[in-house]
Amino acid sequence: MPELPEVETVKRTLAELVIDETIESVEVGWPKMIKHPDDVQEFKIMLAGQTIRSIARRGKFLLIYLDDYTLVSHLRMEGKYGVYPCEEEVAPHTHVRFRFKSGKELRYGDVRKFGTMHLFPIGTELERLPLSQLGPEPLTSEFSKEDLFAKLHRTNRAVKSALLDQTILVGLGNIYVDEALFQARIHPEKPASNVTITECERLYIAIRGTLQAAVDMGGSSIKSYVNGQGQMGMFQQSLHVYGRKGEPCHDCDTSIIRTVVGGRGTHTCPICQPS
DNA sequence: AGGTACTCTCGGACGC
DNA sequence: TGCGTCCGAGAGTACC
Repeated sequence: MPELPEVETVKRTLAELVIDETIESVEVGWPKMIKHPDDVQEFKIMLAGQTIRSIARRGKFLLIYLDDYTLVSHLRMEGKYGVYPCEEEVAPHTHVRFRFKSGKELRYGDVRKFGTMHLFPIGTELERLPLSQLGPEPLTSEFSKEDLFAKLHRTNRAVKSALLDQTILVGLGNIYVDEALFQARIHPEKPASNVTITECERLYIAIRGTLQAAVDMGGSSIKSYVNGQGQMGMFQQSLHVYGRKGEPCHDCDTSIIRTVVGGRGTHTCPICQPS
């Protein structure tokens, strides 16, 4: 389940493999995942002859910068990239193949077919959906506890639901939101408007600390996540609540419980995070 | 008008 | 064996 740390890891590992590669042709096995342009033929024509210049990340989106276009890619649940020799056997669930002039190719695989790709003229991508409405990057100075508090204060939704809203801040998904709320000792169902300044300061530190620690460990390998070089992350060993239903809390030994908040599976310690 | 909730996408995993 | 249900990020839509 790629969240910010996993996408950041994919960005770093993939950059080493594809920068300066020139695309000869593109094969798309599942046209529905190409959301822009509307016509997949146009997508292929635009990409032919383009050289990959750099790779960036915005929230959970991977941005692949070419000469004239930016490819905006979201891996959703199980999307993964890999670079292979063109002649190597193609794994099942491979939906897009970017063939390079070098004889290698970048492959995108996605069992659930939930991932998306948008291709925009370079420089226009931040003004267009899906990037135009995104909130601040939590690991940069554009993210402040004052801004977080102000945004939480004006909504009555459960704080967990608010933190998953990518217009409030980017990068948190179901794993890291549960971890951050545990570290901040806040119950996920608490109305966001009731989060105090003190709690918000703890939350701000917890969000940044959790995400940075996960980035440093190459992300969490839950289900099938691997980075752009096929390696697994290590942060799943450091998780305190996510996926630990029935296991003892690392702080107080109480069993971690699983509930549903805003339709999402939610992991909490009933003692450390009282409602 | 703007905030919020619901719907849709998809296929593997799981339970009966 | 087979069928139904669940999961989940973000866009689109409906509703108050």
